[in-house]
Amino acid sequence: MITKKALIRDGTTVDMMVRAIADRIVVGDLRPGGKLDETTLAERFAVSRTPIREALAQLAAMGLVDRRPNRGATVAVVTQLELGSMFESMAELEGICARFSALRMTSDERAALESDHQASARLVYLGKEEDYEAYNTEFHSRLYHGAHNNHVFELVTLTRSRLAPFRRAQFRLTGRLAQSWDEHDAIVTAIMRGEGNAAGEAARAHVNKVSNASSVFVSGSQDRG
Amino acid sequence: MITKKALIRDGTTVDMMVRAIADRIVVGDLRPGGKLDETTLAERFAVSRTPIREALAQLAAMGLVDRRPNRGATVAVVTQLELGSMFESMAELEGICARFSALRMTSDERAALESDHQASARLVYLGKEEDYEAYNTEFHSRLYHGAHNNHVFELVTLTRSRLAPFRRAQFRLTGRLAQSWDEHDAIVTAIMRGEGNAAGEAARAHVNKVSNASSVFVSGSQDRG
DNA sequence: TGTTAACAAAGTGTATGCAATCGTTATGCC
DNA sequence: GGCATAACGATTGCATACACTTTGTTAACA
Repeated sequence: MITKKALIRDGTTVDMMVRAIADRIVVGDLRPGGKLDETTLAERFAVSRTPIREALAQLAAMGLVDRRPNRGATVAVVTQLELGSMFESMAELEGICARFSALRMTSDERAALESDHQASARLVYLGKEEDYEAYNTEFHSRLYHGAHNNHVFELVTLTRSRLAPFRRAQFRLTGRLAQSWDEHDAIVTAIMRGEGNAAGEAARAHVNKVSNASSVFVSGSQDRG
Repeated sequence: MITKKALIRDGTTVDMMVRAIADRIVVGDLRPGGKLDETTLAERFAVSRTPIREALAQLAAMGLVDRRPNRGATVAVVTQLELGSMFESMAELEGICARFSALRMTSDERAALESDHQASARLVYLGKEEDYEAYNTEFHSRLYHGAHNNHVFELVTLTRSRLAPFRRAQFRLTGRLAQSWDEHDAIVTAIMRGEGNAAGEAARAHVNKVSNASSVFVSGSQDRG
């Protein structure tokens, strides 16, 4: 039996279970609609049902699992419709962040945003998809912080985490890398000029394109459990 | 000792505890920063600690309480800054809902929105603050549904619940009732005309005014625990 | 033969007990 | 006298045991 602390050293058992189960869901090890039996999970991770239950509650709050009273937990089934609504929300939220960023970013934040953006052009030129994806994550993160609104930051982070399972391999599409950079460029330019509405509009358009690119990977709509 | 099922007949014990504790927080019975001792709460509601713990976890997810590992739960302390960010978020989210509503509401939804809005004019004329507040809640709820975007609905509902403790008595301010109706009227008009941007702008302005009206009631900024 | 009711099995919800962690206080040493 | 360390108390975290709800199957009656 592996000691619990050895798996991932940090935090409480519940947190470990949250990450462990979330990972298995995101990786695809646990399929949408699949039952999450508390006893089985408890045995699987060598803990009692109590932390499993709390973990499932947290995951339900995150939207990764569905829980119905006395009827157990299942891996959340995301219909095409819901996925669309999440991407749409994401576009709106990013638009807000970009608009606020244009109006509120400190000069340090602006400088960092632009220099990193310019540097990323090289990644596009070299076709380094992995590295660009890492940069892309940071670019968007900068927008979320730059908005200087803690609550919007929470909302956008929550939404992004829910969409995570559907964002894989979005840059594998031909030409998406260069397109993405151009869209980023429009956002950065507007922000540097302090043009809030233009920045917001550019960000919204950008995310909507990502939405279109990602929806290709959704295996097809499924009915709710 | 009151039997548990008698309090509110529905659902699981955890749900009851969530509502019970949330109520006490919203009402002000439990003050921001105050400790939420599991044992005490368990005795207070005549249940064991287990459902209390799950309830606190849910409330933490809602943002109503803060939880730190091994250090217990406290009623969330909301700084003036955070409160501002939440109101700002609310304005943006309502703006999104109004814009989408203008573009997507069914004819039934539009008809219901307008007829109820017109009917509410009488409440303003008679100065029925209580009734108008109830109508106001439904008006906004119509916007959230009318957006036809499930995820946005979740986000706006979450934000609204977090703001609930700070929205009390917002209509007690002189003239706020009539002002509110006029602002609603601008929103409704834009929605009926299908003018998305105008509706969004009107909704944002409306919520921002509510924000200004409510912030008067905040007792003053407090440091985090 | 079809429908319904009752029983059984499985799994969730709740209670209680024990272990571990954190904060506090007191004591000893510098 | 002050600071550091150790021990104690209180509270949270986890495990186990029990109760209730739900569901599927079987049997009996219409």
